[in-house]
Amino acid sequence: MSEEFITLTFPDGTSRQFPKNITGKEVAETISQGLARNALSVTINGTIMDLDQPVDEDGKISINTWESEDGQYTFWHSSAHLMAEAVQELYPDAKFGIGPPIENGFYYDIDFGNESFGQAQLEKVEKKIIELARQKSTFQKKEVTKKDALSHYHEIGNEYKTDLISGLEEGTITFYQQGNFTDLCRGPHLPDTSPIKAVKLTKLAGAYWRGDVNSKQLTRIYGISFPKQKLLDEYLLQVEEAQKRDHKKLGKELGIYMIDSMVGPGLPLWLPNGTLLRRTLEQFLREEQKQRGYQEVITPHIANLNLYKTSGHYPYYKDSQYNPMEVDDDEYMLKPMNCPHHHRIYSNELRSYRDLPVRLAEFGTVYRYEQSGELNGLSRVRGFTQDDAHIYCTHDQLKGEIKNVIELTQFVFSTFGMPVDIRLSYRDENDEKYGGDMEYWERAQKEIKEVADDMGLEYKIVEGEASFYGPKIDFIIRDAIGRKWQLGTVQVDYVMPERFDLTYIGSDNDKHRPVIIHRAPFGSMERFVSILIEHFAGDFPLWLAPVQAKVLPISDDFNTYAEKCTVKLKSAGLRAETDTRSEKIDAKIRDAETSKIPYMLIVGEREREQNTVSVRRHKSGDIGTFPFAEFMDKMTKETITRDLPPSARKD
RNA sequence: GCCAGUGUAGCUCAGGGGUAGAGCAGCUGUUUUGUAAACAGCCGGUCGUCGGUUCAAAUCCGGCCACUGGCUCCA
Repeated sequence: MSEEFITLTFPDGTSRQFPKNITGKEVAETISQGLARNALSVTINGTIMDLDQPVDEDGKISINTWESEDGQYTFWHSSAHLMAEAVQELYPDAKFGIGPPIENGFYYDIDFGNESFGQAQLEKVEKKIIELARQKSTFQKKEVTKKDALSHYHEIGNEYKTDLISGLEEGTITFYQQGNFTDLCRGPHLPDTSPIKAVKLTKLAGAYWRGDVNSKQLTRIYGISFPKQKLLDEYLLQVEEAQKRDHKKLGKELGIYMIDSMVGPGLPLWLPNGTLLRRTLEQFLREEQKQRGYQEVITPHIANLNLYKTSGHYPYYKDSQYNPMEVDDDEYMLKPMNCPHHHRIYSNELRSYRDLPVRLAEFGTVYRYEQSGELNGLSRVRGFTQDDAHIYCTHDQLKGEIKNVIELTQFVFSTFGMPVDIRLSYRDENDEKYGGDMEYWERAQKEIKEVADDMGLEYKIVEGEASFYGPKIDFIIRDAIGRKWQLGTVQVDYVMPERFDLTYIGSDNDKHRPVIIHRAPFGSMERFVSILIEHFAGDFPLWLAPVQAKVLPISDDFNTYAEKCTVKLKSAGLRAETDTRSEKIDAKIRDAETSKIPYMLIVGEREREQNTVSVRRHKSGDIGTFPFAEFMDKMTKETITRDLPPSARKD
């Protein structure tokens, strides 16, 4: 390496030499004026930096524009500062907490003291932001000592910043200033405020300082900003589109479920259509599990508190369980999980190594006390049904069983056309909440990883995400509009066998401890159905649609033929209805379309004469006339093969 | 639980100190229809709930309940 020159490698793989301490801006200028104009920041060896920061080492460089993630990050980071400046102008007494960029925009946590801050105030701040952005204030970096930084914030009485600075290491601390606003900040920032052309403050929320319930609650203002008004409009449109898929809206329209205040918040009632959908899903999984050697069991909804004391759940999760009730001289509790019941079933007989693995499955309904503010349609409820199963096996069988479970889970999600990301959740070594022997943990974590490697899976390891009794494999699925959901988990458990004194007789005629795998591909039926609704936007695959076909007679004269078709469809196991209302065919079609019925079978003179049906597919329109028997076969086949609807197919 | 917002007919929503309106849905009748809304009439609400202010409250104020978006939490 030369004293005066450094070598920088661009994203396309080309390398060039530059004078040492050249800035990102200058590098951009050597490529094109346009790039230099659009540059927001620069990423050197993975670290995002200001454009005017000198580069003094060899490495990978990318010039960040709005098109790159790092560029957006910089853009939103600066937008957060700009919003803070606007707030400061309007509320000089406001104290600022933290204000980072996030996945879609940015937020800032602000203490407004006793002043109330609501929707009306947001608009004023929005206007102010644009006004300030137009002043084209530069973001200037300042370096100060920790001592000076602390005394600055002591002086203006901002306990949040002093709290933050106290946590920083000794040495230089950086501040950024734009206009009249100075903020403790690591950076980087835009050169100036002018690229920020469109801003929308989207949400107001209470947020505890440092996420601690015992700390003061600050007002969090969420926003998003763009370099063009058009991009903001597009974003807002996209948000609107996502809202159209909202399972709470579609769940109501399609008659899937209801929440009734007299029954209680978070306790969904499954309506006929929803029940059909759920039972179909359950049947699907039940059949798969039967093939894979699971045995189904049923356990009651309450149990003696001692059961959960034995399992260790009770003290850990006391706050999220319903209070125990007194029954005779004992205490009973609504069951918050199924596992202890299954463990007792395992213990019911003496198990030989020849019996293992024992795989006990149950669609088990559990009750958990979720905080009221957390309840959300079907996706977060207080009573829900897990597609639970527990596999009791020997240590030697563990890896094979994990593999089977992963295969089952992958099969399930591929059926719905949902891509899956895999995450291995390990314990955090410094946390004491985890139960059991360290040695077991190490072993389980190692074995999970080995299986994942053997199967050639791509995965991410996350520490501190394990459950209290063992490491997990989490499946994170992506739905049709790219949102991520954590669904099924697979957990290895060396703790419960000890607590419940589970044993089997080995080939050596001695007692041994089995290992348990907990798993639930859907997670909960409620949550999974909510995700399915949003994934398909209510346009379900034929096999899941509550009503698969509606027979629409052109006029009353053809009601008899229509009814005959419906009866035949039903006897073939298909779900069909006839629309005999005295309406025009257009109206019948429209109603069927808005109810998202996959097939509309239109029958009139021609069809009756030739024993055919004229078929219209939801969202696709007329697909032609078929002999009735042939079309019935087509529907049956599509149901059995679980085809995705045309709207969800990738090809 | 906390912060912000919302609550008017089955649904979507307008109105707003003098006691309530539309469209759709539903019902009845007419219409008998060929690929996304036939026509007419009728029915339908203690304006979430309880309390306060007022001659008068759905409207203003407060408590509560529910819902929405966040925060915290999530076996």
